[in-house]
This record gives sequence, C-alpha cells and structure tokens, in this order.
Amino acid sequence: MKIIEEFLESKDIRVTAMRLLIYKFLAEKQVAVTLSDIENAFEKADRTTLYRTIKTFEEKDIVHQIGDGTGITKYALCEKGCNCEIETDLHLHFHCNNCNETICLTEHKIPQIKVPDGFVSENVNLVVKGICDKCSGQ
Amino acid sequence: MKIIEEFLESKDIRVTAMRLLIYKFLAEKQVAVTLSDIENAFEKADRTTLYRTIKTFEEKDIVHQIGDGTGITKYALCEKGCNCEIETDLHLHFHCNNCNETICLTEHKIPQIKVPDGFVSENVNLVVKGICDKCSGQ
DNA sequence: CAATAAATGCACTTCCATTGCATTGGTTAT
DNA sequence: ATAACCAATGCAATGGAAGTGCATTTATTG
Repeated sequence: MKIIEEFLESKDIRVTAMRLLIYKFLAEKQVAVTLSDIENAFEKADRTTLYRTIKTFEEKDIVHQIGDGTGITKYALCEKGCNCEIETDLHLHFHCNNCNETICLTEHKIPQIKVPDGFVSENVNLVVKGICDKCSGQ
Repeated sequence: MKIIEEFLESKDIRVTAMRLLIYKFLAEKQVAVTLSDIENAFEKADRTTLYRTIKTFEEKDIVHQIGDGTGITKYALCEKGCNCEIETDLHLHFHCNNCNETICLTEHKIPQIKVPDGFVSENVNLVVKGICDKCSGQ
C-alpha cells in the first residue's frame, strides 16, 4: 500500500483513499474494466468520482483506454512495456467473445502497418477477438 | 439502379425506395458513415428506418460495422475483397484525426497476428489513426 | 487557525443505440 | 379483385454511457 502511495506521488497524483482503492482494484484485475465494473465494485462511491479518477489516471499516463468494439470503453493499468503515452506505441488487446473480457497483451508487439501513399500513421489500435485461454480450456 | 435492385434481391433483401436510396448513398460515399450522417442526408426519413435498414444490410452481409475509437459506430459497404462475413477476415480501417473520417483499406491486408498459447483468434479489428491523404496534402 | 485549492458527491444534460407499438404498403392466395 | 398477411416504416419512448456545473467536503499551505 505504501508502495502504491509512493508510486502515485511519483506520477504527480495526489493520494486519497478512493484513489488507492481504485488503483488497487485495477491492479488486482487481470483484465480491462469498464466504468460500470468499477461502479459495481465501489457502490458507496459516486460514479462521477470514479469517472474523474480514471480520467486523472489517464492524464498521468498510468491508465490507458481501450475500445474493444463492444461500444463500451474499457480501462487498464499501464504495465511494464506499455508505453501508451508514446503515440507510436502499438496497443494489442485481446477480446474474448465468450466471457466478454478484454486483456492487455503488452508483450505481444505487432509489425509496423503499411498505409497507402499520402496517409500518415500516428497510432494503431489492434484488437484481436476470439476465445481466451480460460474459456478455451474448459 | 436496376443493378442495385437485382443485387439486393440476390442478397435476399426486399427492395424498397428507401433501401435503394440508402444503398446508393453508401455506395457514393468513399468513407464509413455514422447513422447521423445518413440521417442528415435523408431528413424526411425517420431515424428508426435508417437504423433498421443498416441493421438489415448488416445481417445480409453487405454492410459492416466499424468501431474507430470515436465512440460512434460507423458503417461501410462491403466491397470486393471485403469478406467480413468470414470470421477470419482482417478488417483494416484508417481513421483521420484531422477530418475525423474513416476509410476502408480493404486492399491492405495485414499479417496473421500471433496470440499466446490457449488463446484462439477468430477475428481481428485493426484501426490505424493518423492523417489521411486529403488532409496531409494540404 | 484562516485561506485556499483540490477532491468528492449530487443533479442534470446530452448523445447514441435500441425497442414497442401503431400504421402503411406491398404480396399472396382464394 | 379483394381479403388476409407479413414486412417496412414512422412515432414515441426507453436505456445506457459519457460528460458537465455547482455545492460541499476534505486536505494543504501560509
């Protein structure tokens, strides 16, 4: 817990009880979560607080947003190897069509994508859909 | 126009004036459009009709949906080379951060993405973001 | 302890997606 | 041709998620 506090401070994020809890929640989750997921986990807290906390985390580059095609934006902690603050970083995510969970595959880099002449690639969003390891193992 | 009629019939879609117009609209557009775009183009028609028409087109595999990260779903006609009814087809789209338009790059195939053991890849959604040819040429 | 600034909570708004139901319009069978 | 039927359309309403304004609480600083 102390470690989290120091980490947040190092990222220029003021430490509050709520923020510690939300960070802890994200860290324990192995998958990307929606705002509703967080909401359900902290029913005492107001939705706005959770929303703004996530936004703060995003601005300070410790959380990144994922659009996995479900229409609902999900969030995940940036881990080692996730350089999402860098525009050219490739975000590879896996969305399970069975359990509906989205997982960060930060260790799986993808090759540079070629685009036609005249187009300038700044950022790539790649979502692989299928069956995750938990669901395929059943 | 006769060609469109025959095409729709061949896809098991009942031909109506509205459907012909919407198909024509999509065919003329070179970019993926939102429901609002269609709505603006056909102010006389009801939003629901446009919505359901697009859904019908989707079910019959002549239109596919694109989530480009803007949060608003876009739609585009499936063209030659677009086999979006096939699960393993790779959808490559380009989203311009300047003009906000999304373009289908069906001719640009991308290599098979490797996923970790236990994961089964069924479908890949790839959106490249940057500046499109029109905007970069300014 | 006072003054200030940030964080939280509440209420409200907006936008898009979606559905139920009534109505219209086109197709088919008698 | 007409009745019966089913699909398409239009209208109204709902729901969910994102986002904003403002009051209040909490924390920090002088």
